[in-house]
Amino acid sequence: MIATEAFAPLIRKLRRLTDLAEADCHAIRSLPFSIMSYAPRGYIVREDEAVGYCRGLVDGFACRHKVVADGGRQIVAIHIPGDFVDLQHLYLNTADHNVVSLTPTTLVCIAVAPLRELVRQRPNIARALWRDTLIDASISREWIANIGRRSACERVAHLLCELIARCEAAGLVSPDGLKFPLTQQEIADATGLTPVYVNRMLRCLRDADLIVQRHGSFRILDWQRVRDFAGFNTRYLHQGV
Amino acid sequence: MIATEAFAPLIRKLRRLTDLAEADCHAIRSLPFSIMSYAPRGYIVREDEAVGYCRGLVDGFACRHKVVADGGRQIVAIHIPGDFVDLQHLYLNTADHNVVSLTPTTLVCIAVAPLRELVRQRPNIARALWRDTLIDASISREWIANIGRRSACERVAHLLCELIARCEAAGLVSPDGLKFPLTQQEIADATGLTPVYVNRMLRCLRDADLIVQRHGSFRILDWQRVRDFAGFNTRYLHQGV
DNA sequence: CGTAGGTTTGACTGATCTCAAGTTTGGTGG
DNA sequence: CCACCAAACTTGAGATCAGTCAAACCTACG
Repeated sequence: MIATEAFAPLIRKLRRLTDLAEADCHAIRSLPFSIMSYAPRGYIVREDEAVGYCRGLVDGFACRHKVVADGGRQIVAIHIPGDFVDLQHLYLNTADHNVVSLTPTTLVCIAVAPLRELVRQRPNIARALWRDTLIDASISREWIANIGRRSACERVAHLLCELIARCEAAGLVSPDGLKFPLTQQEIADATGLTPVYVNRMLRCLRDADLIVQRHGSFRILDWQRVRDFAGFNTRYLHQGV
Repeated sequence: MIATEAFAPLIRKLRRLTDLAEADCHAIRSLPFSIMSYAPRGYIVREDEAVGYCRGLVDGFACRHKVVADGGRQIVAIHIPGDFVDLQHLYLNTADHNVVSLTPTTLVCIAVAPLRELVRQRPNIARALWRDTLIDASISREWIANIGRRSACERVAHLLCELIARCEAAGLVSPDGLKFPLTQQEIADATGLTPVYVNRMLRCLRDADLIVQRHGSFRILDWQRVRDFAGFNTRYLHQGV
């Protein structure tokens, strides 16, 4: 895969976050990189591992998760093409959580050293990447509020709202809804619920005519109503510049 | 208040996170700043507000919180002296959550423009601050796992472990335990529980001889046992360099 | 056509919340 | 030093939300 292709989704996202000159984009494309592919449920990073790369998602979906003492799994973030899955390794050298592919994925892998050098040379890129990590953190905070303070049904609806809003911003939503292959188990792991209960909550959202599901794709029927129901507001995604 | 004093806690923390030359510290101390004081429960930042400063906590405790539709409040982070309470405003211009003092607090307030300039001039400072934001994000992820996947009692214990570990690293723990004036209401808001249930969980921790409470100070009797019980591991705090 | 993984449903259990009433604590003014 | 007050803490009883277990049912795919 050539650099233009490999970096395209990342650059597209960064340009949405800040002004990036063509020279900056060129500098990114000139980074040494490698391409990695994973089958679904492949471990991209394991907790406690020393990591000397940062990886960006070119294609497919991935998530970060933590495993607690009793074996329960909590997904702490979900990533779509254009997201970095572990930009934190730019300045943290051991992983504090796992990163796993949800679907077949392709990633660009950049070594930390040249990325640090790039960031030093080009303040605009530093700002773009830093901003990206800050938005990631903002999303984490919203997840804390979602899991801590909303009812099961609202939680599920909020997660779907967020994923659809992010996919839309990234230009990934087809007219017939979001093709997002999340199992109910994964929704449960992301919302702090059990799969059985997620199933009931999805039915409840369907019964209320808030969403439509068909073979792995969700569609929101009336944004305004779903947003109100879930208490969703795009503010925390900081999508504008 | 003079610069040396105002910046001391922040610099102490940053030096724990990375190597910082004396020249770097001096550059920080040369930043234009102002000092702000708040009574307990004073709003330092309000959600949706445009913010052109970053503030660091010199003295006292503060938290960040979000309010959900039904009026419920979720604390998404707790800050101790030496922490920045809103470093995200370096590159995000509107607040996505509130910041509130828990006790009487003193903050250093630095305008974004000179801070960006400093970060551009001094890569070591950029690294230190960036690392700080990354650790903040790591803590948020652990909170997601804590609230999403641990039982009420473990959650409370985990929160106490984290606060004690962080205060210890910052040199704030006196021999007779942590003087940390959190009300049960605040513990509830931070763990996604209700105050009544937090009360019962604290009793349960006391009955199990895991903690001792007296007038607003907590003490952990047997670290090993409490850590095991709460599933607490300092890894996510990235306290080493 | 068989299999595996994912989904759906029902009945039951248990953790956490709610409401409501005390009780303790710390601070303040007389 | 005491009386008082507000805020925080404590406890009990009952309600509810979400979890557990177990079985049946799809659906995609080899």
